[in-house]
Amino acid sequence: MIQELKASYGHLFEEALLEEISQVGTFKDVPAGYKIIEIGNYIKGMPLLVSGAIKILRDDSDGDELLLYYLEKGDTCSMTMNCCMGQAKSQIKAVAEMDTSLVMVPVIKMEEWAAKYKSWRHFVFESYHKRLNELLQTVDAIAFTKMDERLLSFLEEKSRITNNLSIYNTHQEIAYELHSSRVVISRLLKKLENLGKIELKRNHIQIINLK
Amino acid sequence: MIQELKASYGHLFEEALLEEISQVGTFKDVPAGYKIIEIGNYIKGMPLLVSGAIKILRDDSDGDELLLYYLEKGDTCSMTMNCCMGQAKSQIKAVAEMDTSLVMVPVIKMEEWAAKYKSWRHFVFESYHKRLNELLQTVDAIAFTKMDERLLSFLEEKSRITNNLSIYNTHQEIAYELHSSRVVISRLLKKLENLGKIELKRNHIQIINLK
DNA sequence: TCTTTTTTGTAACATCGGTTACATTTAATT
DNA sequence: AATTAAATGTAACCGATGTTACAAAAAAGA
Repeated sequence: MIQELKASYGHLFEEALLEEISQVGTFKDVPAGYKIIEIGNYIKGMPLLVSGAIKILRDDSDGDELLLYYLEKGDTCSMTMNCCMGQAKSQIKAVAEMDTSLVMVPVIKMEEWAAKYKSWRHFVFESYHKRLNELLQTVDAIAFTKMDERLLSFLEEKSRITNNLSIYNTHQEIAYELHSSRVVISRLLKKLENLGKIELKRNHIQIINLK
Repeated sequence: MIQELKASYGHLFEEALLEEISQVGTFKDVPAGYKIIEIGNYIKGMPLLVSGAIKILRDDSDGDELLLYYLEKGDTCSMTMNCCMGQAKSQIKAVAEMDTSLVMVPVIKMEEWAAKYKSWRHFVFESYHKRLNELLQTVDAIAFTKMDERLLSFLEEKSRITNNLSIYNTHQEIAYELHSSRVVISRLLKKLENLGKIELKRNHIQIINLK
């Protein structure tokens, strides 16, 4: 485990901290689609992503859903840190976007290390920083841009995260993540196809040229 | 200054920290409407609110605007902390909602105190926590609710923050903060008046009963 | 008082996105 | 191969919100 940790976090943490993490952390592999956290869950550990990607979603009470952002290698979940500290319930849902490996660290360590390791403090602050900015971008997207632009960004980001020009999603799934309806997404995708930006197959969108 | 600090932060910080703050911090009074931070500003200090309220807004490149949340007594600006740490530019605009007093703390201290004072760590984490949740609520508002509901919430919150059942804003100003148009806001306000929830005057909305 | 500016009211219309309905295509299952 | 289920395509329609235009009211200024 110490090797995987070093590959992802070696440049961030000093030796002693890496050592501590490998002693108290538990390694975990989760398959694509695995629901890691649901809204309302109490959270016992803090996840450090080693490989793969996790999508963070907001749900409302009516079952509506909205993709907030992705976590990748070297990221952690600031929302989880929140919940940990305040013993509060999770405000978000986390789902593995692909097969993902992570190290779970007990909550207590988070506070302890903040006093002890400068690199840990930086990591935690940096995480909050990134997450706040990603949330701001999400706000921008839904407040200031139209669905066609949002769809384009979605395809770009998804392709980047999975490192694949083929996107394996149904229109319905995309509609959920963008908090829209299947018909609207099909309509806009068809427009993109007519513009030569993508090709539509069943369960599969082939990216040609998004620019 | 130490007295004002204690009134707002005495229950949060230990004596030694309060002492340090009062030594390195600078007290500042700003009038209602004062623009404290603009997007793109580099930030040199961290504000601790002593009294009054500050509204935090997101601007996009086309001059569109959106109210994110308010800061009150005992709050600090997590966004600012971000910028401080990363030497990055501000992503948000901060405007005094009313006459406001705050203590500005040099950036360097933030990191120093995080190692030294447990109460400071808690305060910083707690701030991030609150801000993340408020941003989530903003996301909920714009993603899941309609303008009439948002307007109602806006009036409620504004009234709460200012502790006043009279709201002194033009329809145009409200439209900016909700990222809508004046005509739409006038329309919806008129509906609320017809429902007996408010009374409309010039430059002034009188809250009767929002429930 | 007269004029100008600011704010508000309102109608008419456009547009985006959501809904309903149904056909068609493709894949999975028997 | 025949049947069923899932995914996609498309038309028609609706509602919320934004836009344009103009009038009326209120305040500010000359």
